[in-house]
Amino acid sequence: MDSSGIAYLGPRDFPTEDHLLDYLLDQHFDTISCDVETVTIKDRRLIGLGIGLNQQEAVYFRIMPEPSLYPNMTWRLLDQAQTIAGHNFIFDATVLLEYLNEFYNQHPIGVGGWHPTDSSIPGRYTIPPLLQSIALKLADTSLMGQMQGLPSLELANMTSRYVGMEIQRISDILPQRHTMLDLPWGVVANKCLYDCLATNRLYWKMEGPKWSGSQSFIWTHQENWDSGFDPSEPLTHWVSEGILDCYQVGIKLVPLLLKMTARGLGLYPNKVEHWYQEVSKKLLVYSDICTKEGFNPSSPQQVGYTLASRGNFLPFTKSKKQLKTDEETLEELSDPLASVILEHRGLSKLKGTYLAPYNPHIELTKPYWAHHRGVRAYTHYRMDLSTARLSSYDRSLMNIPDYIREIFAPDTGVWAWADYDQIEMRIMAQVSQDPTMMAAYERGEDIHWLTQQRLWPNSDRADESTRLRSKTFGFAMLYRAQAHTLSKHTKLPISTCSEYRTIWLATYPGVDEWQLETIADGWNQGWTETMYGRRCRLPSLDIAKPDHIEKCAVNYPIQGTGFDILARALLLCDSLSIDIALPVHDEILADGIVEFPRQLEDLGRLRTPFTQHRGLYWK
DNA sequence: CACCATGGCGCG
DNA sequence: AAAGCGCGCCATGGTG
Repeated sequence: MDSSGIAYLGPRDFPTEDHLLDYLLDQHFDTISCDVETVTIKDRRLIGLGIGLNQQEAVYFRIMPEPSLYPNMTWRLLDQAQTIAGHNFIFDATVLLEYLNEFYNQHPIGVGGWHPTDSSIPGRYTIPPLLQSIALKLADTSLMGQMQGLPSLELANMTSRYVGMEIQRISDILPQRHTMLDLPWGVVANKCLYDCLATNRLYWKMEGPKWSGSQSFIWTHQENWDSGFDPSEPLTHWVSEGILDCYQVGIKLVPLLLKMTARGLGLYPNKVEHWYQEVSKKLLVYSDICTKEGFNPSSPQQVGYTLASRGNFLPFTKSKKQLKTDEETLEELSDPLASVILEHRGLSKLKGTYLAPYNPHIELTKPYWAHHRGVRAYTHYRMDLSTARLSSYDRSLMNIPDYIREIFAPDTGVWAWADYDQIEMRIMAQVSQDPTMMAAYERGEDIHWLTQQRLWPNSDRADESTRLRSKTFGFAMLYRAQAHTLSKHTKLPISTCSEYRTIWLATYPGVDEWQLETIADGWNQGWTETMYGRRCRLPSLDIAKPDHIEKCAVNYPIQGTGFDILARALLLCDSLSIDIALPVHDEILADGIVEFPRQLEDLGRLRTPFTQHRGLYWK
């Protein structure tokens, strides 16, 4: 059925296309799976969409180069289903969001009366009703795997292990330096069809329907001796109530993440322009100096060579391929050229990373710079693989320097934001049940002052540098830093740090004990748990060193719990119609004169106080 | 030209 | 020899 752009995989024979369409129209497909194909992973233009009707049958609808003759059938199938299973559907949903936005922009009267610019408050966007309804009946096999801490989340690996089915990977069908558009559409369709079947089968294998309930359960799989059999993985998987709860939170997050992607952040165009001009002007001074010296300050290689030939001592980098020229090293040098280079670095980072993408007068160098430049800043969200924390990509908005945040403009005229106060230390107190730390937080005492008194008994509370060192100690010890690292951060001798490290661990013996136990758990299980009972997979020995794995073992429960709390906070805010513009790990930025609810402090087992701010500018 | 590794640095 | 975790993104420099 080449010309019509529709493909079927399954046991049935349809003499003509009309028979297939009749079949699709007549039958009810209750639990379907869905997968999109894009040009490449990076170029997320939609080229086709597959639907797994059940565990044996799937259909594919082409979008590019020519759309199929039956686009409405695609939406109909999605609409009539009760459950839609995806595999890492945040990605697919993002693709669909962009596709639908584009589609509606070209068709002034959108399907269902919806249009992206159709909103009473400027900048207050909603996601297309189609995506909204998909989100309400979404299941996600990748998220299931992540919450359980399964060893691999890749669709091909999971299907091979758990349902004994081998499917193609993109690299199997796509030669290097090619895109899906270079392949005959039938090849793409075929891959998509099998992916859909795989997702559907995985959903059932993992007891899909039980994931929307609250009763714990087990699912099992058989050894796949032909491939994918991992003797270290148990054949029985217990899904606890905690895992279920976290999974459901993850699913509910999907439409919210889409909404944030669709809304973006407003910009003050004149501020962007002004900053850009100022920074460019200053930059010129420094690059002139470097040009006269005959090197490019943006090249670490040239910087290293130039500084070394001027008689400076520079250590090698970790790989020993170049000389080390990072900030820490250059600060130690007395050569004035070193400060010139540092100034240049700071300014060019600012210009290239944080200003150029938002300045409409600058030539596009990255495709994702294109969206409404100078008017709004857009980004996309995903969950990180180890701890599930959110990350923002395609112009990340989660790493904007403090001092430049004034370029972002609230649509309502005022930003409101809430910061959790020392959330990771509080989580540490809770998971470790360390009596000293818990008592300090319960009484509302200052934990850094407590540390300071133990490490520097005669110090003054008002002494900022000692206080900063106490903070640094607490922060670094969250991850069981070695004396060497502590020394680097506090600029104290290693021997002193080693001594203080011992005192710190003795002050908080519960933390010491918990960290040792957690490391042991990590080795035994291959994962460690957040406060909510969610598992975080640890890196395996073939890709990470033992030491690193142990650091991860104590780090993930804390970072992961931080995400668990933030995710619930976001959902609570959203349910109260707070217009969330951007989450940043322990902070929520909202648009409008918002009063953040105090319930946000009681989402974990220990109170997590927050402070809130408002203003014309963020920060 | 597309793609990758490297060094460096922004955020939490 | 290596000595705190997670992430994204920039420019350079090298490859096929």
